Amino acid sequence: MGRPRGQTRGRVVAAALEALKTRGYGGASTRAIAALGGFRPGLIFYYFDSLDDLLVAALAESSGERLDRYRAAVEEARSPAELLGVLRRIYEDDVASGHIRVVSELVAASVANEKLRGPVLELMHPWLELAEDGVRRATAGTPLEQLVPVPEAALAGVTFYLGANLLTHLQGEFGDVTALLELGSQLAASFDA
Amino acid sequence: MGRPRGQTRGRVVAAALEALKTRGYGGASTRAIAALGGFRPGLIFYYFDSLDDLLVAALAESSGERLDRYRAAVEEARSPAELLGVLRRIYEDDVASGHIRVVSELVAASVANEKLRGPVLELMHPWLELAEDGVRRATAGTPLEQLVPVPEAALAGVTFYLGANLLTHLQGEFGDVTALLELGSQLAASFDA
Amino acid sequence: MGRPRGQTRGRVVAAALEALKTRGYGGASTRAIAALGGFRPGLIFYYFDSLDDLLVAALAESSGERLDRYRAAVEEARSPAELLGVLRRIYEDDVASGHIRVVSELVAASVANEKLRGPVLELMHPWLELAEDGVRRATAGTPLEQLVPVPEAALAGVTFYLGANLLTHLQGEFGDVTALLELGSQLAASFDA
Amino acid sequence: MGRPRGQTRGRVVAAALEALKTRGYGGASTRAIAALGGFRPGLIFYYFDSLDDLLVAALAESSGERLDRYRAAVEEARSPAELLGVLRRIYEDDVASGHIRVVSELVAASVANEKLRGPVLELMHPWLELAEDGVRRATAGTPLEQLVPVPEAALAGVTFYLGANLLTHLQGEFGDVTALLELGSQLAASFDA
DNA sequence: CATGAATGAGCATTCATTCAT
DNA sequence: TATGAATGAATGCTCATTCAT
Repeated sequence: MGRPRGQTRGRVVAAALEALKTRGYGGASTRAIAALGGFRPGLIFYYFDSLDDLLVAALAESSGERLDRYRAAVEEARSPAELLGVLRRIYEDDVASGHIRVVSELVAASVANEKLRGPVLELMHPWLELAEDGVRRATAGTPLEQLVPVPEAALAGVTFYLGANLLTHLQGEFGDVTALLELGSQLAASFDA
Repeated sequence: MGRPRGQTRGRVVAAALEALKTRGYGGASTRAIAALGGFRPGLIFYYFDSLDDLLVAALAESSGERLDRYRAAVEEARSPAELLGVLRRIYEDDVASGHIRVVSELVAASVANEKLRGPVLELMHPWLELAEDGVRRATAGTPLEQLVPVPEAALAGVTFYLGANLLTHLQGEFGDVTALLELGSQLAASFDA
Repeated sequence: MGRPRGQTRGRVVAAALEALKTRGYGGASTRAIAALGGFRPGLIFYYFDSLDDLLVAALAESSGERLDRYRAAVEEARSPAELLGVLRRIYEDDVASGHIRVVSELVAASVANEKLRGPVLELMHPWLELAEDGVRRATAGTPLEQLVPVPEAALAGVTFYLGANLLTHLQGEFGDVTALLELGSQLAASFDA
Repeated sequence: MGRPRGQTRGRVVAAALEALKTRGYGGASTRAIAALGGFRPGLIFYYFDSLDDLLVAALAESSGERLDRYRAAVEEARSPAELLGVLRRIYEDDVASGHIRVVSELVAASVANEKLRGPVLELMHPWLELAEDGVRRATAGTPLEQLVPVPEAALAGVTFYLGANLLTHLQGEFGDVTALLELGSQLAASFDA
């Protein structure tokens, strides 16, 4: 309808992201997304071959934007304590923005949905690399450099982050993941000394 | 029809467990469960008010049985290294038996499905207690006793375990969670000394 | 709802047959069939795995019933002229009952729809056998017995019948297939003499 | 944009023909045609009022071109045997070029689709005339001239041809239509003598 | 002349659930 | 206790068509 080129595609992705955040993977149906975005379900298939394709595109966008933002922060971490501090801020950001749910939902969904598995896995790659970079910087020049193998430590961090994502939604009495990260940060600081 | 009381209910729960293990939450439909168990979908609603109720019951059974089995192992852990070793064996067991998928799937599903949230949360409680017990025993009489607060350490363990559950299904290049736990165990042992 | 066993399945097949007759393959949608039969579309999938399965079942029923009826007639044909007469009566019957459209539609549809191809082909088999039987009887003890190879003549008959089926629906100025068969019958009679 | 007049329309028709040949009537959707032709679906509606209009135009083109080509051949047939030989070559040509499918598909589709009926019927007219011409020439000056009424014989030929078109796609064990025509040709030759 | 965007109606299929028997 | 039948709502997706540009 004469709307600027490519802008509508963005509206579709945005609506999908919104649906993922507020209704989860199971609730991100074509009709729900369309209702949120103010267009008809058919439009989704004008831009994407399948609903899953759109959902992955939404995760990719969310992921890419955050990755850029967080990389700068990670590059400044000079000790394990600082790195854990960064991780805590990332986590808080993700909770506040709702992006954490997008990740949780799609990672969880890709367990059951084979078609999602590949793309979701691929989107996790840069995060693992960022984690490795963070570990490398944080341990550089410290005795930990010899003790802790970088890839494993990074994987441990990502694993923990994924678990935290899930717990965040269940919450209840399971206290605060933030508190956990804060504690870790303090512990690390005391080890430094 | 003269079948011993409660035996059929057990068959239904067993079929649901099997469906969760092999097809995930999304694939555990009434039809799928009924087909696996050799009965008609309607039977499910004779014993349970809803499909989710049955699924939670299946998780409960799986959870309870494993809890009993693992408690004995945890009670023998006398150091962080030993505790991590126990955690590794638990993890390996759960992967082999498929129970890990049941947990992953239902925890993930309960993110989106509010009705699942309460019951699933409740089923995690005893695990957290077990984790706390483990931490308490493993740090008793060591300098860690002062440094590490029990509830937080236990929560960290459970969080990590949940993340590991998810990663297990995505795997791909994301290495081996087992190797991660093994490494942790070795690190802890070197700290002991 | 307590309706006698198997009766409802029959209602579904009957509705599908009716839809095929009055709306053709393209119009025999689940909704159209359900509306004709007075049930909900979902019921179709209680009895059949797919819509095509139902449609093939409908053709099979229609085909089987007519086959039985026509076999007796064919067995009495003692000359080519009589055989063509039988063919004419079969054709008239099929046009009147609407079965001719069911055949045309599904044969035509199976050109484009691979899944239909196998089953439809299989349903044509007994017809070819019936045709061969007819040719054998009609030429037995006549000079034609040496001239006309049975399988080819039978195939020619079936081929012609399929073409006639199509033309019947287009009709228009293309005269009457019945007249054609009548003419053939007379020609054959004059050859006899 | 400076493209010669009418050339694009030709591209659209050609793409439709291609779609009919390779995907059949059911697969000749606007999207499929547009993809084959390298243009957007909307373009179809610049040149044609509806998809069916385009499809009929494609059949008309295919039909007209072949009609011209075949007329010369028919005019040389001087006996029933020769006429059947010509029919066999026509059939082989149509199978090889894929035109046979275009005819089959649209004739079959016009059974269900009323809007197609008229135009498709009209396109069959010249073929019937050609058939009548062939019969007239082939029987001229032979005893058959008295026995066989031209219009009926021509209609029989067209009817058989349509049936053969359908069978060609189902094939399977249903032998070779070509062999059938060959046999007819030989039989006719023996009658000549 | 041709496009990109958008629609609205339709499609087959799956689902949890109900209920008379 | 267990079944077979049936429902109603939802699902992802495809379609021909329209139209401003």
